[in-house]
Amino acid sequence: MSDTVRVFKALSDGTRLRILNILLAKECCVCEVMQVLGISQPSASRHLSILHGARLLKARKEGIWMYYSVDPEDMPAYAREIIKAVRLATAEMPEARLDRQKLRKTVKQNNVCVN
Amino acid sequence: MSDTVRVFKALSDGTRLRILNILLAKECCVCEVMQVLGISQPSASRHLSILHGARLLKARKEGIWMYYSVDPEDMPAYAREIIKAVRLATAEMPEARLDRQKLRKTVKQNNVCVN
DNA sequence: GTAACATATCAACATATGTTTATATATTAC
DNA sequence: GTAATATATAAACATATGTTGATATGTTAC
Repeated sequence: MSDTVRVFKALSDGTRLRILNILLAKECCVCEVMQVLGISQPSASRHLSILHGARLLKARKEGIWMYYSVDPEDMPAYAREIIKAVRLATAEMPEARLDRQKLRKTVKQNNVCVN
Repeated sequence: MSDTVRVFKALSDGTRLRILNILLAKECCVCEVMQVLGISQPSASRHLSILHGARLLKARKEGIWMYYSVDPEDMPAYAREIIKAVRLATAEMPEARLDRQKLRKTVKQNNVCVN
């Protein structure tokens, strides 16, 4: 499968667009993603790994936490255009808006992710 | 399914990226698409209908022929960014390059598509 | 009317994808 | 060492998607 097809496949899922939406706001660990989106841990982990496999995400380990983030600078030109498109598209999506709101309320208390 | 997901799904297939690539060069009828790409008629028709369903293509009937084309002006802003991305990505793809070459050689003789 | 060409659609099949549940691995605190 | 938390992976299942071959519809020329 070509890199380009892999990127489009990675984005052709509503859950993954929601994930990219919050990661465009800030770097998150898996437990933040699952809590903000209200999905199971294996589901969050799997979707993140698909986005990472398409090289749309950077991954960074810190202690127990795996942090994922979006870094357009580190992408080919066509992928940067696609990220622009995702920003424009998710800006209008009601569900994505709510996710961003919920993300602002999610914090770590005593080093444990809670809402 | 959201419009955005539908658009990314439409693009997450190698054959459909090749189709978009030649349609970005010029408006084509179904028989031109199938001949340039070397795919079956049902396959060309189906892929074109998926791209059209995602509103990435305009369709126009002229006699027996259905002509399909890309019109970025007639798309939401995020879709225009995606079209830019497709242009950048297919510019580098060897297969897409060959398709564009073959497209230039494909003409209608006596109103019949031939190579 | 028939013949030839263009297109769309359907049925059948194989493959791919997403979800759920359970399990394995890794890190930290004790 | 044990316990608690975070993450990844695998198995099982249902759904979605792409391909192929056959068929139906539509247009044009005769």
